[in-house]
Parts: sequence; C-alpha cells; structure tokens
Amino acid sequence: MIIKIDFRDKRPIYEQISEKLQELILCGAIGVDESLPSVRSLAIDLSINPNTIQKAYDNLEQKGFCYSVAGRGRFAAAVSEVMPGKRKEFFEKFDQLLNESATLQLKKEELIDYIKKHN
Amino acid sequence: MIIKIDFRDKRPIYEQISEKLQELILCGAIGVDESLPSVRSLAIDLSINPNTIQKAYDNLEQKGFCYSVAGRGRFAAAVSEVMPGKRKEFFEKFDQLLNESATLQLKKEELIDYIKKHN
Amino acid sequence: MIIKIDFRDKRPIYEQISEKLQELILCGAIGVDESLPSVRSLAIDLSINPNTIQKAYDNLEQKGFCYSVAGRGRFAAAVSEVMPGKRKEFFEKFDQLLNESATLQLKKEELIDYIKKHN
Amino acid sequence: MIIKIDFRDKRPIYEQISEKLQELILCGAIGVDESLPSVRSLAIDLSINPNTIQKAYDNLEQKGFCYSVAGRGRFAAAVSEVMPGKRKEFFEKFDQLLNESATLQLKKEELIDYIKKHN
DNA sequence: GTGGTCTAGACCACG
DNA sequence: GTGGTCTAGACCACC
Repeated sequence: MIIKIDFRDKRPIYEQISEKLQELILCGAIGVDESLPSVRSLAIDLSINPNTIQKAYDNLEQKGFCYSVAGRGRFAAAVSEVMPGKRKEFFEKFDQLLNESATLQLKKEELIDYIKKHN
Repeated sequence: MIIKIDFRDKRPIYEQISEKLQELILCGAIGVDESLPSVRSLAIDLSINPNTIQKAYDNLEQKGFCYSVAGRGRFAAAVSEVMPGKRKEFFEKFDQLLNESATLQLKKEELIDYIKKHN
Repeated sequence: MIIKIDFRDKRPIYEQISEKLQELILCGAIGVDESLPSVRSLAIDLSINPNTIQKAYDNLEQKGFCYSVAGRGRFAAAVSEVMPGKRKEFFEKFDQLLNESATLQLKKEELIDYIKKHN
Repeated sequence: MIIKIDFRDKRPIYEQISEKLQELILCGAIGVDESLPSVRSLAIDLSINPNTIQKAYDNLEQKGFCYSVAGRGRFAAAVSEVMPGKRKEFFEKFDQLLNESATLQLKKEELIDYIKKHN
C-alpha cells in the first residue's frame, strides 16, 4: 500500500488519502471485492490519526468506490459502476479548463498538439 | 461591473472576486492601466465587507494582475507581463488532468474529439 | 521566540514580524520542518491581534519561507529552496545602493575598505 | 527637467519627486543657488496635484537641499553642506545591507568582487 | 476620495 | 488544538 501524504498540499489529508485509494481502485491495483486495509492499520502505517482515516473511508464509500461489511471490513466496489460518474466529473473539469484556455488565448490546435505529445 | 458571488461555492469569497477580476483583465474587458472599482464602492456594490474586498485585491495584486497607487486607486496591469506565467500554470493543471484521464481509461482520441466539438 | 516590535517603526507590524521570522529561518535558528508558534499563541505572546499575526504568516508563506497544514500548524520551509531568490533580491538592492554611492561621489575603494572593516 | 514618476512604485509620489530633485542637486545638474521650477509649473509639467509638489518641496527643504525666498522662489542649497549627512545615511543603509548579506551566507569577497565589476 | 493597517470578536473545517 | 475566512468599525497617510 504505497500512499504518500503531502503535508504542503492545501487539500485536507483525508481527501488526499481518499483520492489515492480511488486511483488504486480505478486502475485495478485493488481488484473488485478485494479488502482495503483496516482503519487502524492504515492509521499506523501512515502515522495519521485514525479519525482522519475513518473520514477518508467515509468519503470513499460515499462516492461509491467501496462498501463496508459490519465485522468483516471494507472492500473495493466494482469499477464499472463508478466509472460513468467519474467520467462525467472529469469532463466537467475538462470543460472548465477549456474555458480557461480560451481566456488565455490558447488555440485548440495547441491543446491537441500538447495531448499528442503527452507521455 | 458584473460580479456574482456564489455563497454555496466552497471557495472563499475573496478568491471568487479575485478570480473574476482576473478573467476580466485577461480577456481585455478591463484595459491596461484602466481603473478598477474602489475597495469601498465594490464592497457596497456586492454587499461585502471592505476588508474582504481588500483581501481579494491583495490577492490579485500579488498575482501581478493589478497595481495600486495610494490615494488614487487600483489599476489593471499589462496582461502581456502575466500571460506567460499563467500559461505555464495552465499546462500544469492540464498535465494533471491528462494523467487523470489515463486512470479513467480514456483515450487521447476521445479527448481530442471532445476539444474539437467544444464551443 | 524573541521578537520585538517597534511601534515607532513606520513599517507595518505584520511586516516586522514576517521579516523577523524570515531571518530566524534563514539563519537556521528555526530548522527545516520545525514548527512555528501558532497564530494564537504568538498573538498572546506579542499582545497583538491574531488577525495581524495571520497576515504576517500569510506574507511569510507567500514568500516561500513556511508552509501551513490545516489543523496541524505552520512549519519552516527548506532554506535551500528560497536562498537563490533572496540573493537575487539582495543584489538588486545592492545595485541600487551602489548607484546612490556614485551620486554621493564615493569611490569604490572607500566602499571596499568599509566592507573589510565591517564586523 | 526630466523627472519620471513611477505610479507602480509603492513609495508616495511626493517622495519620488523629492528624491529625484535631491539627486539632481547632488550630482550638480542643478547648481548652487540655481532656481528650482515653481510649484505650479512643475505641477503642470508632471500632471500632478500642486499640493503634492508642495509637499515634495517641503520635504526637500526640510532635508536641507534647498531654501525658499519669499516672493522670489526656491533655490538649490550648497551641496557641501548636505553631503556629510547624506553620506552618514548612506552608510547606515549600507550597514543594514551588510548584515543582511551575512544572513544570506554571502562572503565579503563576493561583495567586493561584485563592486569591482559594477559599472 | 483612495489604499492600507489594525483591533475585536465570531464562525468554520481539519486533526 | 490548529489554520482560515468574514464582519464591523476604526484610524492613518496620500492625493
């Protein structure tokens, strides 16, 4: 479980953790129905207050990336069920950025070229 | 001066104002060396405490979008001086979003198509 | 934490505090990632309004000398990252002073002698 | 009379004018007992409020760089009488900068080299 | 009139 | 406990 917390990041810690787990689930590093680390173990692992981990998991569950079973633990949800929503979110952010690019007088071609060269 | 404040928005008020003015300056709606509304007048206009407006302006000035002259007012800076930096910032955000798109298994072609259709 | 505020000084209080902390960080009196006094405690310590301390810290952070973590506190940044920029600033001021010395018909040798004798 | 006012400069306008005149007198561009431009003419010349020019001259006179004769105008004072005071001021600023250089871990040799290369 | 600083006191999210 | 935002109201220097 490789999670790095950036304390200089302005976003709250619980959000960073939640997002990182989200990525791990989306990319398949954590398979469907696979168990997530317990609140306590992850808290120790990251040297973070358990309350914060709890909040991260609550956030993750609320977004639909995992589900909890009383007395057994927390498990990754099926990606296919969450994907569409995330893509919608993504394109909203993408839209916003495209608007910003217009303000900066950047042409579509420049952006397309940039994408092509990326990675 | 059409600025709308969204109190449901989680971002602080001063940031919303600062960003809105930033756009107005970048897109040329407020020309170089043109005067911005005074702290007090804008405060009354938006029904916001003058201190908050001041903070918004401080933020804007710190980013290089305007300069202030004591006893005279505040004026828009030359966009050309700020542009390069803003573009750099833009591509950093763009990069981040492209990485996210990979996680969501979106192909470059989809993004390019999306851009082409945009607006 | 020895900070003295000079109320006769024309510079604003927040600037005096910011600069003093800046020195403490630059000279290593406050090590990297070491915690700075909290807004409230310093406010009480100096008998200054917390808002003013906050502003001092904002200023310090904006200059890159520290970073803040919500709910945790504020910490000194790595000097090595700020050094180059500060040196550049220094030489700009130095340049300006050298020009002034020319106006006063002071010779380079006099200045060099003065430096040699200094401290 | 070539005086440029920088409105982006944070220093008050009257101070900029006063300082500029001061330089002109110190470097001999305005000779001893030579007349300075009248408040009104300079105000028109610089498109500045006469009150501000007045304040600049008051400042200049108070520093000893000029004297006024009722009904005749204002005249440059003898440089020799002001020089010593200005040099003292200069070295105070110079001292302050040298202290700062120590904080930045700059060696005396670096500063001396810098002076030698200057201009 | 303008920008800028400061105080006092309140509220919120985060850990 | 911490940092951060906001309001209300005051004072100052500058133009």
